[in-house]
Amino acid sequence: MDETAPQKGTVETAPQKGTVTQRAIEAVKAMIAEGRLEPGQRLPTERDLAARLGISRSSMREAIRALTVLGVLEARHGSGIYVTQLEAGDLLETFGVVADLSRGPRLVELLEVRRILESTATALAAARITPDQLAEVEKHLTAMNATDDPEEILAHDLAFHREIAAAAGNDTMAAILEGLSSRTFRARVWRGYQEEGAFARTRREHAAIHRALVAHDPEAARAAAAAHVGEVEEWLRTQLGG
Amino acid sequence: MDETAPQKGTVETAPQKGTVTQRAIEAVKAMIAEGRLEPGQRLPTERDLAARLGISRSSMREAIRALTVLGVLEARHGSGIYVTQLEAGDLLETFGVVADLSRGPRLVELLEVRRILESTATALAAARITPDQLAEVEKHLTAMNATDDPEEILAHDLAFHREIAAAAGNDTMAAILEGLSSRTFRARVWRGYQEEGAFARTRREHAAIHRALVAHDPEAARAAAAAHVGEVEEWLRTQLGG
DNA sequence: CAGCCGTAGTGGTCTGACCAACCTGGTGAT
DNA sequence: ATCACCAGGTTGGTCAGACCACTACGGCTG
Repeated sequence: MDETAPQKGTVETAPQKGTVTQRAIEAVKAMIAEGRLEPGQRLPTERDLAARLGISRSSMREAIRALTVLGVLEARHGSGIYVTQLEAGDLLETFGVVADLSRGPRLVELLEVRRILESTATALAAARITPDQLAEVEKHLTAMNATDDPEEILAHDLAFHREIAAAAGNDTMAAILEGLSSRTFRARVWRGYQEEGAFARTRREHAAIHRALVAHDPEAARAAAAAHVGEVEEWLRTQLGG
Repeated sequence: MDETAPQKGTVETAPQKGTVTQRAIEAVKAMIAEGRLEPGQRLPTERDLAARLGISRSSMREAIRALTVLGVLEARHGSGIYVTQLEAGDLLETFGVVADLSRGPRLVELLEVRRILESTATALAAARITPDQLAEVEKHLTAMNATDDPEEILAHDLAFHREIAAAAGNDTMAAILEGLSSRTFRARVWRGYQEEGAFARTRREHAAIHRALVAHDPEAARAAAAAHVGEVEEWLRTQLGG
């Protein structure tokens, strides 16, 4: 009657594969993918889940933590664990990590991706932007040109592009661009770029983008945005390759 | 000399902010971002790190697990914890999760992003592809047309596009596209799409892409790729909106 | 009826133990 | 001298149980 033997006990749980925690992660992901867990819904207790999967609470917590960082789950102290809304913003938040930890040639690649997406997003925005959205864009444009504080300029610059991306109507694309322009990422690149007195050029490029948006001219918007990002891209390329 | 007191011992560690684990995650990320940890380098022991940050091993493990899932760290049982190469593929693996957990309108948005990136990547590939790479592409193209097994077709289809993305010369873009075409993602969409006898059309579109690559014609390649993805995109759109 | 407060429930953290895989270095046979 | 083997230490993986911190719910009080 000694069931202490290293046998597989847990009913019909999947066979051993990788670490226990990994299995737990897959299990929860599967529950969500199969619709057994809806966005916003509350999960069972950590203790419950652990027992249900036949693992310890520690291991289950690691799985939950991982899914939390991925933006799939959200743990509220004292209340419970919930599935996020699984919107683009939730899941793509981790995209910023890529930008933060990339260096050298990879930064150029990221800027290339951003140029492609940003130019398309700006073109779409030119066609679809509403007066309200346009006003919001202009707000940041003027604010950006009215101050000398680099921090503030950067903030408004980010907001400027964010509003445009939002106006493009594709939340997923906007979320990706958000990650590609994460605060730390731009701060690192911008620092050097702006030190070369690129403020005037940046201002001119922003004006061109704005003009295209007002004119609802997608092609002009695409070109202006591509040139804008391309300038930084080229500068960075020379900084590296010599 | 009794440092056993429950005091903040660790030199000048940041004050309390969020959960302990979260702080640990940030600490490791910072170490990497600041270059104190190089790609491929081995980290101190779990026990060491925990002691160094003044937290328990459990909490430190959660942090490590989270960074492992993000593709930043890699734990080798019995050996130690290492920083990954921090290449595009490592960090963007989590992108697949987004595709796996997205449904409804978000799937269309993802396909739209893919269309934008894939068309550009194919255009770049047309300009740069080498004979060797082209041969590889053709291998999968013919293999795809030579079988009836949907599983095999899907596998070669994925490889077909993967080779093209690789030929574009931007690893980051290739990694993102890889995530956007993850196995489970395409399986879900394809199932329905191909049931409508879209095989012939798909074959024709692949042929067009191949022709453009052979001719080193970027514009034709861009158009062909955009149309290819756009077809699926349109079909999915009608499936949802009615 | 409104507001306070206590208590049960839940996530957050810690401790300490043991298991399993890896790696190093020594030992012995060839 | 060389190489195969194996024994022990190091390190990640897992487990168990305890306590703390916060939330939410419901009864009690004014």
